[in-house]
Amino acid sequence: MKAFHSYQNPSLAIDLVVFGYQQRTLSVLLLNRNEMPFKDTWTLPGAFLQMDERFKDTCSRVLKTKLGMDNVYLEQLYSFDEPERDPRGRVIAIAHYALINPKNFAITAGSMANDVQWFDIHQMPKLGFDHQEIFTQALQRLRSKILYFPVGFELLDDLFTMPELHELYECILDTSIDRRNFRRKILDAQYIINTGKKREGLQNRHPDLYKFNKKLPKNAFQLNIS
Amino acid sequence: MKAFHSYQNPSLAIDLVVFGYQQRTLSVLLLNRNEMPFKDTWTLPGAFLQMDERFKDTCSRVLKTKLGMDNVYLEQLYSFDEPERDPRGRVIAIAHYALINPKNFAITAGSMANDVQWFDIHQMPKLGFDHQEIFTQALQRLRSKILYFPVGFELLDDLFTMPELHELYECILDTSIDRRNFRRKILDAQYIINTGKKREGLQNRHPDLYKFNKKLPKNAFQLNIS
DNA sequence: TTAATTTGTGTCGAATTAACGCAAAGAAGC
DNA sequence: GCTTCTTTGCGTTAATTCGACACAAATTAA
Repeated sequence: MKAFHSYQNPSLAIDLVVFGYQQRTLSVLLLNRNEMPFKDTWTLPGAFLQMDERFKDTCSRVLKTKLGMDNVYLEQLYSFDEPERDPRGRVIAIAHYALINPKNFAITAGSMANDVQWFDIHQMPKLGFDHQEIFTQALQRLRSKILYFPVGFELLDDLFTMPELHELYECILDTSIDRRNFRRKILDAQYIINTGKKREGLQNRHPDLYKFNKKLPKNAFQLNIS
Repeated sequence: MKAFHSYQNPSLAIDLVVFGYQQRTLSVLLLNRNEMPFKDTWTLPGAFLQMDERFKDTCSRVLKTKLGMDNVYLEQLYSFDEPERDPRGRVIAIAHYALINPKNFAITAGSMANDVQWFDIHQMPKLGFDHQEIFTQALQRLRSKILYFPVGFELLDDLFTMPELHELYECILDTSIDRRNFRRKILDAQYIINTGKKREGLQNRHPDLYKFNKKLPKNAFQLNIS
């Protein structure tokens, strides 16, 4: 077979859009490159695919070695093939996005080198390569997916309150959602389960603590949030 | 950069799920391989990505040279990375799906070699490689996409009747849809335009001929077909 | 105790949907 | 030409869902 020996294949890279959420802010993790090309420019984290790796292996390697994160929600996004997207040569990028929970967010936010940084998605710097486009697609995907699949929970702790979940959805969708209708729809969709516990805290009335419903029914999707 | 010189990259293949529609039947185009591996087994058409090609270039090349088709609707589907998916070595597949109109369908159906064949999606043979999985994902994508984007028209002639469109949707979604509610929703969504012409033919009442609305409004999506 | 804030639950009119009726247009048979 | 049958276009209505609120319970601070 020609493809295996007679010519060089394009390089295969994995690029990662890592989302985190805290304090009513949706953030992305960016790296400041310390080598050419795009030296001193912010980019998405990534790595070249090794011969024996699956995509998710490469993702985990990047998340673990560069960012110290474990057990992260991953989803393949899209593959980018523009021949000039990398000035070093032909590189195909298989983009993925990751949703990391507050535990990992806190670890990294505290211990990160100054060439790694969380950015509010509304205040991002110019990105190198075609990473602005990749990011935009990832955000779109997250926004549409959250409307028909309970994916937001990956950004919250195991236990969370209804107002916390409500704020997360408002933040991701960048819109205001009626608190009471949101509650009704999320409960109807059976995305979450009331644990009976309450969040004891600094606030006023103590809200119920919910957890994600891991065995959700085949019906009852499509939130249709107003 | 290590990735460019010091080791072999995985090969990159494009695999194509080619959908066609005629006579109330949704079909897929399959190739019977005449070499190892999977000799004499039906597979999806495909090719290796050349260094100077974009994904869609490779798709067009396959469609043109192997199947004699032009001007085909193409969409990237997903990338498949299972290391053992090809017994010859590491091959990453960037799967796409294609929707071809009846003109191309007729041409190919008439002039095809006996190693190329249309199969009703309900009566497909066992496929080689991981192509069964790729096909399944393509069908899922088509079924969900048709609910929020007017993509079915790629499978019909430029002019078509309401009953024809209705049958197409029933066939793709593999369900029965109320004729009158379907009409209302498709018209509300402004997917199509009544040309004023009628289909003169063998039937009873002559149905109106519609065409696809190429400048459809930003609002008015999401069909929500019952 | 009172006031202020937050959270849980319920209500109601408006909008949307699903199910179905019916008449107009054409073809076929007599 | 008339009737019958099939297909297509258009309309109606009851049931459901949705969006916009009201209100009470729980908690803290004054």
